[in-house]
Amino acid sequence: MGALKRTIKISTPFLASKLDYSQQTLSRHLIKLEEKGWIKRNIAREGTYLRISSVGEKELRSVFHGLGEIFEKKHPLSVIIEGVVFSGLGEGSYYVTNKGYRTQFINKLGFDPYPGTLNLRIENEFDSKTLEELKIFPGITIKGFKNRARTYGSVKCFLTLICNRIRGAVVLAFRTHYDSSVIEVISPTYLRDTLDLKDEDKLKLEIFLTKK
Amino acid sequence: MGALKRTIKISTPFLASKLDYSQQTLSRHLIKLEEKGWIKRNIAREGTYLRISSVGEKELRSVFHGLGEIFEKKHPLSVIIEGVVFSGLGEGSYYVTNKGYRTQFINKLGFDPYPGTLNLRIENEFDSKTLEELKIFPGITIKGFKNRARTYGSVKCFLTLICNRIRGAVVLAFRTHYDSSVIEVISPTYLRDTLDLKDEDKLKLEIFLTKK
DNA sequence: ATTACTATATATCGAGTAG
DNA sequence: TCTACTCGATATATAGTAA
Repeated sequence: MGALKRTIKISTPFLASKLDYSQQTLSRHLIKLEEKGWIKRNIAREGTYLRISSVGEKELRSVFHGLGEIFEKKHPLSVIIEGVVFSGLGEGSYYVTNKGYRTQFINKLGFDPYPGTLNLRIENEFDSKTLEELKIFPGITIKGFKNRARTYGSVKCFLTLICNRIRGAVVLAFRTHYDSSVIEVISPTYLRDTLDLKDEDKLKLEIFLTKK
Repeated sequence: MGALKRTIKISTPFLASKLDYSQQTLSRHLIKLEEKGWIKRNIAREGTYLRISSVGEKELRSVFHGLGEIFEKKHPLSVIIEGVVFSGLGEGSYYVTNKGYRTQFINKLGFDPYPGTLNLRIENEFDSKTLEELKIFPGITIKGFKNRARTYGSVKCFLTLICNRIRGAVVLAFRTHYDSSVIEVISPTYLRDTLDLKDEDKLKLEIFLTKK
């Protein structure tokens, strides 16, 4: 009603009728909005003057902005993938502890990974479809390199919340001899201990698509 | 979480933890959203699949659009002005019944006015300030004309809700010998009867700034 | 006329728990 | 595990009314 730009003169019965509330309820709401500092009121003899405060405007704009983000965003902030723990051949630790990769993990992921990876097998159609979609995103690139002995390929990582609790990352993928339905997880801690995991346990990953 | 664009796999404990609700409350909310048709769910053995429906998206977008309107709009949809009834010289009926004005009232305001105007005097500073701001807006122009006898000036109207109940319009202003703190109100009915008005009664006008 | 209190009705919450 | 029921606690609503 213009109260965002200027002070308006308004009564509780009138505003209540517009919003289909009782006068009492509306009065209570205005009191709470005033307590929160979202509106400013001046109750005078000739009527009540009201204006939405700058704090209130900020609050409204943040709702607006939040919704706008959702509509304009082409992809979600994170995806959920569930997998089943299995034992690999122990190659993971060979790669993770390699100095060429390790320094990049520390710099780009923000943690020094436990020397080993946790292997997850994707078992159902929905999750493997999600995994295929995940592979499209850029993620965090760990650059390849070579030393005298051999060449090490580039890998792509995504920061990940493991089992709703532990920070880590998924790595796609050191070993190409695994088919595309396998995820490798790294973390500062030894996940099999921290989360008390055994082979065939189900594990939930919340994989973040953006860098932050 | 992407449920606007694709089906996601999500559990009530997980979503509850994200939104800081209990699992039970979240479950109830999802049931209600489903009943409203705002989300579509598929509760399977391996998990719950959820997507926001097109109806739900429309609902979200309407909140977004509504807020956007408020921020982008340079002026409110309506202003409230209170005035005090007083008796004029009876000239109002002379103008309102004039064929040159009357046909335009019918065409542009959508009603055939009662042959007479109700005079309102603006008594306090806030309302006269609002009236001055009102005069800046284009409103609905009733074009002037001339016949053999004399010239009739253009006037500006705004559709108005009188006393929260009766549709009508304010007219600015037939007679320039009233100072700027007077409003004339027209309506299909005789307002002094319909609203049981006497001189010195206070009257509230909700004046719409846009044509619709 | 207002605004807003008190009292009571209604709605919503989460703990416990069944399926 | 999951979803969602019952139920007692808490929060929010309106009626009546004072200022």
